[in-house]
Amino acid sequence: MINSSKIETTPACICLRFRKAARRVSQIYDQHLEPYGITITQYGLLGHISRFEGIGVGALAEKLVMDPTTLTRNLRPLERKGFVLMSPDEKDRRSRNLSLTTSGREALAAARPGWDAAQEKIGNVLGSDTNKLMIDTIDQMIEDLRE
Amino acid sequence: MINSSKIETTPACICLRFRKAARRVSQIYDQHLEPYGITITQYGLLGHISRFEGIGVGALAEKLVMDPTTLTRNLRPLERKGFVLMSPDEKDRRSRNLSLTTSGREALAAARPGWDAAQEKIGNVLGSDTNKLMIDTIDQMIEDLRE
DNA sequence: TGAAATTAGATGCATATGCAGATAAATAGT
DNA sequence: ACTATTTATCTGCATATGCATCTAATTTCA
Repeated sequence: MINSSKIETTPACICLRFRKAARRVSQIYDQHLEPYGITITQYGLLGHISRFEGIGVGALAEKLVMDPTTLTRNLRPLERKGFVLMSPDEKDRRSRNLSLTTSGREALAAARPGWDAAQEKIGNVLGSDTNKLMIDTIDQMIEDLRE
Repeated sequence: MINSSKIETTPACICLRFRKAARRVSQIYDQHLEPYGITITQYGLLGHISRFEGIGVGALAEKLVMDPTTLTRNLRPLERKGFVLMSPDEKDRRSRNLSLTTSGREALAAARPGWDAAQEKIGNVLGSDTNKLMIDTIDQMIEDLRE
């Protein structure tokens, strides 16, 4: 008879896999970005704010699949560095419009070679087909988990 | 001519994908585990210590693809709850052997239905083939990135 | 054997993550 | 118009993450 209490669970845990992958890959991006003085979290925020100039905190948090309170705090270091502005919306003074300063745009552009190098390193390991498959699968999964 | 400065980077970033996936999937596991009073991080630690009774902090950190200092801190809540023991190794008194207490084993077993439910939810979204492919691909990637 | 180098783990610091609850502003209902 | 509800963001708390650095114990090797 099979003793189900002995079936090991953690080896099959998809959650721990994603967390491990996020840790390892983040370490590599952070190492490549370190000379430019920003983290991959910060690079991602600058990139998103650049793409969606004037977006509010809540809307950006949703795009990032991140709690709004986490985003609020993650924006602080970028504000202190003078890379990001949070200006109250004229029509809705609860909301804050995010935008890049000139030095924010410069920092994003300057760090690009570091991001490119990290991206290439992971791309080489996964192979371009698998890389694309992973991106598409994750996007689809997140879409399907939307509530 | 193509203006390469306009090519958007963040949409293609595999790192941000893994981080998003880890956030979203962790939220779901944490929600399912919340009634049992532990997080997916803690469930994973209990599961690993159960599998590798007596393992040291450094060796476990390597298995988890986690900085040893992070693991040290992540073990604190489990020590305080009385789920995990860190006993100095007899042969090397720098090293600490990790083991589960009886209540640690009970907590792990009790939380199993929450983990099962979360696992099933993600499995249903991905489909079993894709789920397996993701696990294998991530494991291979982490193996290839070992230095 | 005894000093130098290495190793295991812990601490200080900064950022990352999210829940519960607070505050302020806009909207809905009467 | 006035109250109640909803919405956008922020704060307090606890955990998660990793780098630089520290301490203590082991190992190397001259």
